[in-house]
Amino acid sequence: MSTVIQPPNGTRDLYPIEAARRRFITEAWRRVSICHGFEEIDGPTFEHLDLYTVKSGEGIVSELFSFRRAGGEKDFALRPEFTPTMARMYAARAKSLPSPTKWFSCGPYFRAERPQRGRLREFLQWNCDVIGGESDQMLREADADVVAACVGLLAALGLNPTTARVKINNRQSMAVRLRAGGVPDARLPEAFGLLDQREKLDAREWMARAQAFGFSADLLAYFDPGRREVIRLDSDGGAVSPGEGLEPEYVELQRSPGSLWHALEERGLASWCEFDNRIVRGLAYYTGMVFEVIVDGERAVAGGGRYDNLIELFGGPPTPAVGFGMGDVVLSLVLQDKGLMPADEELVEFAGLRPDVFVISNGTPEANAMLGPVVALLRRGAGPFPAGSPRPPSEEPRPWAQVHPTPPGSAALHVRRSYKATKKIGKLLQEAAEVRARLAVILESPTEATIKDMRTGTQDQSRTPIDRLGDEVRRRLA
RNA sequence: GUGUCUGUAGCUCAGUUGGUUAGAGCACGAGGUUGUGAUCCUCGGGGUCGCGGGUUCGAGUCCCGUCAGACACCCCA
Repeated sequence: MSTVIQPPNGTRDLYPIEAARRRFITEAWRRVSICHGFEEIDGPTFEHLDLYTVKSGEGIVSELFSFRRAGGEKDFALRPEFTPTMARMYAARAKSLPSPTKWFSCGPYFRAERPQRGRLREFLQWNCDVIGGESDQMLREADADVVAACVGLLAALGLNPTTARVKINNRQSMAVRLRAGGVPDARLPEAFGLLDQREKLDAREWMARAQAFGFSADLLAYFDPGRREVIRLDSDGGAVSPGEGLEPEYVELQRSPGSLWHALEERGLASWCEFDNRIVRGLAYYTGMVFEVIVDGERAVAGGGRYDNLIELFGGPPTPAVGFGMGDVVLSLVLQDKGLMPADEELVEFAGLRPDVFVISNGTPEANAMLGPVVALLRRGAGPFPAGSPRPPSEEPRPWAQVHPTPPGSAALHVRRSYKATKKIGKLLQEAAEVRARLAVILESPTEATIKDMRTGTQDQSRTPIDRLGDEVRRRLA
């Protein structure tokens, strides 16, 4: 009796085309972050449970998958985020790392929450962080650099300043305002938590809570849920002089050299970005700039900010840092919403899944016998050595060294054959077309084959000797 | 942890006031044309109607429970 075991709630089975969609996203992440000067790192997918409770308290435990080995005494947890691991890794080598250090990672994360649209229990997340920096000027540059990487990804996938908005705020500026309104430093985190609730609660209820918290009349007026304060950075709205109304957020956003706004503008990001006083972010550890990428109809696509105390918290030297995370779940939904996810055929092309050659026998026993050997020959590679005489491994112990800058194994061809019982050439060519093979090779005899270019539909009039097949195939693919 | 909705073939779905052996399209597989990607034709594999109980002469259909999924709360690193 067999039992069907379903995948756990909130996980995904990825069949080939779905795996290709995922690669489309992860490769964009890698390409963009490398172009922006970040280096890829990764860490364990599970950590000591303490790593997470240190930062977030015991309350976090119910939100993550934790376990203890049978008979063991230590508690572990599947990583729900990368920041603690990253901070741990940075702290371990802080003294020998450059300042600033720019790291990125893309990997799976796990959270034990009820899944819903845009939120699963296992997902991928792209993290970019800039750790360190000596001057205020460098920190503003770092802030702008992470926003730039984030926007670079959005642009690379076809989003634009109309479909995706980067909403930026600053906790420091908010703190200035809160203090001026009588909120003591010790209660600032609580106040940020309250402000983060503003969009979720009914306006009246939120006002009641804000009053209960002790907000002054000024604060209540400024943070009134009905009052949006949004300033596009590419408009003149932000050009308020510091003397006027003394809005600390505006000071931060001045065009003056050294301001975040200036740094964003220098990077050509002004059209994507806007100041929005509603952006707070739920996390307690943000200390400066915070930002989110918003696409209408979905949850935040990405979010991050400056966290200058966190490296210290994980045992490193006091080090400023800024970063963001972007999950694959919401991003995928957004790409689908906007029609930006490539069609299946394009994905096959993109992911390199398109076969170079589809080998067909003409059905005679002699040709059938050649099918396996020819497939194997082409898979070993059609060059740079003469086809039909692949070099023995001993002659080239480092095969990748000769073909730089192409990656290892690139000389080999992607070759397929049919496993169907039919001998009909038409059916077999149909299969070749279905898998989007570039070329079809029809074996005619033990020594000859006909090449058909499936992309153009043209077929050779003359036959190609099998000992030249590799070269001929390679020539046509070039 | 709470609530709402949905479960019929691999997929998308029909299935009459409860009535004989539960259907279609697509997909998949085999075949038809003297060896060329389309269209077409024939055949085939497949379902304990999510699972369990109840009402009934009779349940895919009605009732209860349960499981799974989706969505929304809580939370959001």
